Amino acid sequence: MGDELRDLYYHQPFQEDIRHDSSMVQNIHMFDPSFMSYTSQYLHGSSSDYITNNSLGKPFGFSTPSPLSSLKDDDIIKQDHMDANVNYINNNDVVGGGGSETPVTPNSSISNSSSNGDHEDSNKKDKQVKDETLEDGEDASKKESKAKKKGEKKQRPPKFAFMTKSEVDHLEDGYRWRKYGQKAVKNSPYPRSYYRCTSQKCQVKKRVERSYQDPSIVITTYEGQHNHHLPATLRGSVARMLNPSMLAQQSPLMAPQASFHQEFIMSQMPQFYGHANAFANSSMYHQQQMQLPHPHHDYGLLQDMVPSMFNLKQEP
DNA sequence: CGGCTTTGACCCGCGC
DNA sequence: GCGCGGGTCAAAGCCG
Repeated sequence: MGDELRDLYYHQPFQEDIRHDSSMVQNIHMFDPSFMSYTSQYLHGSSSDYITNNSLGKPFGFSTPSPLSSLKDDDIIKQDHMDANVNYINNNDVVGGGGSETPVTPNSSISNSSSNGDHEDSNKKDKQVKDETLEDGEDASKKESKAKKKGEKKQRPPKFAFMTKSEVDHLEDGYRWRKYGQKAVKNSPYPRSYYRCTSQKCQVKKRVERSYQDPSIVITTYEGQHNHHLPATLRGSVARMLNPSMLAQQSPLMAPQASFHQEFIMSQMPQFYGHANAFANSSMYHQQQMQLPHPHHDYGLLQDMVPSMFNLKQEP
C-alpha cells in the first residue's frame, strides 16, 4: 500500500528531488474523525498538503509532496476509507523512507512556506506574464530549473489540496475566481477545472476536480498566495458562517460542508489566506475554546470544530 | 457592457 | 524525435 503513495511521491517531486533528499520537512495534518481531534506531524519531505472532509464535514488529511495532478484516485480513496491514516502515513515510510523522523508537533502549521512574494501585474498578456513571473511563479521554477544544474528539480509554489464531500464542484471559499480552463482528466469521466483569483495582481490558482472513484468527493487544489483581502461581500458571509445562529439558515446542500470548507481552508492555509485569517482571528474565533477530544460531537457546529484547529495550530 | 464561462488550440515537460 | 497529458490561452458566447 505504501507503493501507491511512494509512486505518487515520485511522480513529480517538488522543490527538490525527494528521491535523493529525504531531509526536507513536510507537515502532516491529520484529524481523527472519531474524536474530532486534530494532530499534525512533521514528516520529511515537502510540498502540498491534502486535507479531506468526509460527508459529515469531519476532516482528516494527509500530505504528499506531489502535485495533485499526480495523485491517483486510489490513493485518495484509500485515505478516505482508512481508519487510521496516521498509521498509514507513518507505516509506509512515505516520506524520507522511514517515518522515523516524525515528531508529533501539534502546534505546527501546514507550511509550504516557500511562499512567493509579490506577483507581477496579471493584466499583462499571459505570455508576457509568463516571462515576467519567471522569478516567483510556477514558471519561475521552470526557468530556475533551466538555470540550475542538471538533476535539480524545478521549484513549485506551495500547493494545498484537500478533498471535500460535496455535490457542489466549486465550493465557496471567500474569494472570487474566474475559470480559465477545463480539461478532461485521464481515466476519469470528470473534468478538471482551472480557476484564477479575479483580484488584480493576485495569481492564486485553484484546480477543482471530482474523484472518479467517489464522485461525491471534490478535490480542490490551491496554488499560490493571496495578496489581498477577502472581497467585502464575501467577508460578510464568512462572518455569517462563524455565527452558529446563522448556520441553520444555510441550505442543506451547502452546510455544513461548504462553510466548514471555507473556514477550514482559511485556518489551514495562513500563507494562502493570510488576510482572511487575520480577519477570522480578530472576530469570534477565540470566544470559545474547544477541549479535545469530543467523542460525542455535533459535526454541524462550526464553533466546535474550527476553533479547535485554530487553538491547536495557531497558538503563539 | 462588463464579467464570466466555454472550448478548441497551443505550449511545455516528460517518458519512451 | 515523437506522442501524450497537464496546464494555459484567447476568441466566442452567455448572462445579468
